Amino acid sequence: MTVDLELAPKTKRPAGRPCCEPVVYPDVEREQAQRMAQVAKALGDPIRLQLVDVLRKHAGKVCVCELVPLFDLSQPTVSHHLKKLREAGIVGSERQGLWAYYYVIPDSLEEFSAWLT
Amino acid sequence: MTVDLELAPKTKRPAGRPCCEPVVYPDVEREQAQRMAQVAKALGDPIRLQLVDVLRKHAGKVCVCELVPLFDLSQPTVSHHLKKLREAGIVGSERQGLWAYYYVIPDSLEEFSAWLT
DNA sequence: CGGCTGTATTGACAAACATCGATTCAATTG
DNA sequence: CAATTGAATCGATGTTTGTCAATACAGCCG
Repeated sequence: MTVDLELAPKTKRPAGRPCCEPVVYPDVEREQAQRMAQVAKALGDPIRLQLVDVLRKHAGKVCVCELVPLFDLSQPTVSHHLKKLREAGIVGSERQGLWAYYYVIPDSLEEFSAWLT
Repeated sequence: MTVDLELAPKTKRPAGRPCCEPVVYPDVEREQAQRMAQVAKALGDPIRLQLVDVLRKHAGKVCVCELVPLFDLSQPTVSHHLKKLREAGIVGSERQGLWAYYYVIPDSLEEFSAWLT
């Protein structure tokens, strides 16, 4: 449960009278919204959503070389999307020699998922 | 459950040998990803996420005149965000005289929410 | 009708984004 | 060491986005 915002009554008011006094929006809610919006934004591209989908279907880590041929995109572009997901805290990566392996960070989606439900 | 993508084994391969053969990505999954990414994109802005949050906390419809003062934004900008949410199918609107009332469309978030869980 | 009022649209603009080709970088192999 | 290879970064380009001021639009009231 978050802070409950009491809004003015939704009854019809006569025109000429101001609609409602300004309401201060709590900052707590705003910070949470920024965190969740960052996650949502990262998922707001079909490619990235599919990347997360594939990574989630595999319990372990997945090599970038397996991800690239799944899409009709250049390798740098896929790398770019993975970076975006990393910056949003949704995935992590690990290098092993020449290969890079990506995985979903377990609880990264939890706050957003809980809010959405 | 969606189509299961069998990826190549994640074992180390000797360099000089190709990493993995190209895999065709099923179109069904792609269309679902596009739908869900559209929803995620619409929620990928703190203002819009807060708008949806406020609308969801109110079972009924909420007047735009009550939404505008919640944010430090001009009225046209709030109107723009509401339009984006409408285009994503997340909210609906209804006019009553001078006032416009917005509400969350009940099942619009369900597919995305289910995938995320 | 004429003026006011809540909302939506338009136009403009800077910032962010998706994409690619070319390049760089690091590690492995011969 | 030299060549190769998988991944990341860079530079460029065209598109989308968030925002506001100004304007348009539609309904209400005197």
